[in-house]
Amino acid sequence: MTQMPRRQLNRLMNEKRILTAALKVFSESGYSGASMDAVAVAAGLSKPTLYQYFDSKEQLFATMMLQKRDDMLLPFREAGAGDMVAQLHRFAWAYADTVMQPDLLSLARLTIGEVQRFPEIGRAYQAAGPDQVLKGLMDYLTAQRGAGRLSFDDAELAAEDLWGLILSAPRTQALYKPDLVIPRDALARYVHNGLRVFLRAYSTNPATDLAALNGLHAPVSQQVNQ
Amino acid sequence: MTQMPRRQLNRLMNEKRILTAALKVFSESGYSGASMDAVAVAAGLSKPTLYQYFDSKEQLFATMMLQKRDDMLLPFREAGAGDMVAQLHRFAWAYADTVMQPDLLSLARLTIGEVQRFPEIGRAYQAAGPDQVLKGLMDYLTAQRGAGRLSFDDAELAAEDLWGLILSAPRTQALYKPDLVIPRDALARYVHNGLRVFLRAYSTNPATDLAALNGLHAPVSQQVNQ
Amino acid sequence: MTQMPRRQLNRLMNEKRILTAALKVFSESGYSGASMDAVAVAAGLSKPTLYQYFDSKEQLFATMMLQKRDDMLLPFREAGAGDMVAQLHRFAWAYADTVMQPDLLSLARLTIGEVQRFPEIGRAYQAAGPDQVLKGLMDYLTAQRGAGRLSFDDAELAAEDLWGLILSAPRTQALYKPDLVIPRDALARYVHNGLRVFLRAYSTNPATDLAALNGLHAPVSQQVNQ
Amino acid sequence: MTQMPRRQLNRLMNEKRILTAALKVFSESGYSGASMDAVAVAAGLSKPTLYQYFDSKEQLFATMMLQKRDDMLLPFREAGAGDMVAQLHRFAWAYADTVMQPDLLSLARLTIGEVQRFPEIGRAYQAAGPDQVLKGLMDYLTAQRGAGRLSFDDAELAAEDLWGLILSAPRTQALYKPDLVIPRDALARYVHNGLRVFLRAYSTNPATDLAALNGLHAPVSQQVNQ
DNA sequence: TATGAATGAGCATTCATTCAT
DNA sequence: CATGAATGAATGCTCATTCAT
Repeated sequence: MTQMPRRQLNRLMNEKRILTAALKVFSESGYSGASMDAVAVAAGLSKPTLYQYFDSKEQLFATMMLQKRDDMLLPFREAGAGDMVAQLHRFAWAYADTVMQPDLLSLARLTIGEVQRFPEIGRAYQAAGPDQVLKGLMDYLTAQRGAGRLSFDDAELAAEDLWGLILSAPRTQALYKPDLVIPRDALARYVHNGLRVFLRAYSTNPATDLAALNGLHAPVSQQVNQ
Repeated sequence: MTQMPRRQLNRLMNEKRILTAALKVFSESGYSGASMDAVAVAAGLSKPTLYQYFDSKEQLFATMMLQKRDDMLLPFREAGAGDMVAQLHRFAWAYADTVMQPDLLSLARLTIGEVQRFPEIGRAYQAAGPDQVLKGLMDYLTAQRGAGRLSFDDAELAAEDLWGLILSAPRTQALYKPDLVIPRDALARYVHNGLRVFLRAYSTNPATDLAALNGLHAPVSQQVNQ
Repeated sequence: MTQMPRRQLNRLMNEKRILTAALKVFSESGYSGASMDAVAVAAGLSKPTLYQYFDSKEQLFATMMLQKRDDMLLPFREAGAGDMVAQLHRFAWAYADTVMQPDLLSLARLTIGEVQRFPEIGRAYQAAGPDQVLKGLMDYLTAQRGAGRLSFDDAELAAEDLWGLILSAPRTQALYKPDLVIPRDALARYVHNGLRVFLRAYSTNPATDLAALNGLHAPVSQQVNQ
Repeated sequence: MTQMPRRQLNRLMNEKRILTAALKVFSESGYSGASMDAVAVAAGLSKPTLYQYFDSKEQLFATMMLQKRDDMLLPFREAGAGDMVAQLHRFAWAYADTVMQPDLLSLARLTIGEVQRFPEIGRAYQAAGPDQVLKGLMDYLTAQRGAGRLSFDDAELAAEDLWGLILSAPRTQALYKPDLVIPRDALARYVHNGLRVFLRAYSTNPATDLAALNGLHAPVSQQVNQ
């Protein structure tokens, strides 16, 4: 690894501290309700220093939203081996673990709450998160259909169904109840049920696949945040 | 109808105008970003007048959120005749028409965006909207299971699946894209697909039910708002 | 007595109620701190009605100050019979009873507190109250000097000494402690001491006069206010 | 003297300027009538800067009242040599010079005018000013009585008499007439007369003491303020 | 005559942003 | 590079005053 000059390293660390502080403060108070003072305090810096890293409140907000989103979506790049049911199962959990991270939920609330004022951020969120995942999933499902294991007409609908079956309920709940911590087995209930319904509706071999599903268990939590 | 005294009528009209203006302004700017000046202007009144109707910004916000939510959920009280598939179809459309109203989407964005600062409002929203609907749906599905038309173990999961299959995708999209107007046939695609998957997974007589479903068409839009 | 038309009588009563309410409210909050709303409420009237009696806040204030002052100084027109010591004693108590009325103290606080903004009212207060009393007292003391019972060079100083000896201490205290109720025997201590010192310093026959003073007692309280 | 860092010095100067401006503005308009804008302008600062020094209007008011009172009472710490008459004479002038300072009169008017809303400030004023002086004077008079030079029963009354004889009249006048400047020889008239009456009433050797008094003259004004 | 309702102007307080050190 | 200090421009809320009924 190349050694980095002290200065630059310090700069990077400050920037990171600011972005983390910004997520916290903006999440708690919304864009307008948050004050640059509060961000500065949370980051342990003075306000003018803050302004040396980010030109304005708006810029800080936008940068933070994009950066944090990337940070949090980073670990979500699964592929993995095994048969289809195992792969779907692994995918479902990776998705659930990502989407239900408290910080990502905060980010989602912020994005939704400010989307009218910052439509760009909403679009960017969609493009980088859901749209990517959806596309990957569509490709995968299409491949499985090609292999004769699934049956559907509209790959997009199928992919959306999978995600809706698995996460729509717990995520909607979590969005509206910020303190709520959904325990892992409650999540397992949703994941398992979602896969079951999906397979029953789409599998060309439901009996076998459902049996396979029953042998699978929730992976150990792979929280990555922080 | 008894004639109402001019004064009182005027008061009521002003109140309504303020609440409508408040939804608009708060939706555009969030709680903190919205100014009472802006609300007053949007309502066509002066600020002191505004304060004669509502004691504070916070009170106006809370009142508006509850009131508007009730207004918008009001029309959503369907039951209806016909066989199960027709009833589910009618229910799905009633739900979709309600949930996809632009104003209710704005309200939802607001609620989600401010839920950290106003947890009470988030709870109230859940209790009055989704929770009610879910309960009604569970009862209905359970009755159908009793009649031998559906098969499932967990009524709650079944109800959540139905809603997730039908509306999760378009609503999530709409939340993140405020300008997006989802055309009626796009919505129909989701509704139809959702019902299809649901029936395939849960019906005791999928072939017949799916055939019945194909004969049904989207009702005329029953927008009620304003 | 001539009968007064109902209308006019009502007007008078309202005016009086307003003035009383005004004294109360202005005393509690000062000129600027008092709101016309508060006066209207305290008077049991609506604000527009208030404005039919007084053109502006300033006018109400000025009118109230002058009127109330006259009301409260009214009873203070003693002369009375008896020898000099008895007359001074009676005068001292009349003065004390007037000056220590809670309402007059409130009025005095108001006058002093607002005198920079309303110098006219300060002047009017002095002219109608202290100056009158001082002049009467000077005349009386001068007459007694003519009769050989007192001895002094400067009648004004003598009169001021009398008032200072009797009331300076309790009145100063009362001005600074609005809740303080000075009990009658505490007042008696000041009155008695003041007269004693005055006679010792000014009487041509101190021994006799001091003896006479000792035989006198505080009159029954003659509170008149309301 | 150690050099003080520029920053800290500036802070102190600003604070002082604000307090002086505050006395001026509050005196002119009372607590409620005074605006923070006016204070800021009078201090030559912007409003937000003002708020960096004082958290609120109320806090500024309280701080200013206490601080200014201390500033102005500071020089009033006389003891002095000479015989009793000379000491009393010196005391009387020290008192008069203190109490008749225009700024202290303004402060007194403010205190009296706002005492109903800020009773604490009235109490603090009494405790730090009059009460201290009274106590010192009582001790002194008691000592003189012990030395056989004065005769009285109640030291408190004697002390109050002295103050009442000397300053009650001019101070009362000054409170009600803010523009009035009492010339030094008018003050001398009161001081001299007050001492004369006091000695005639309380001295065990009035003839000698009054003769001594006649040999004394008003000291050069010792205005200290600012 | 009396009043509910309305408003222009003002006030305490805060905030994003910029200097001077 | 970092920071204490400074400010123009809001913002929530109130008040003296005026209409319309």
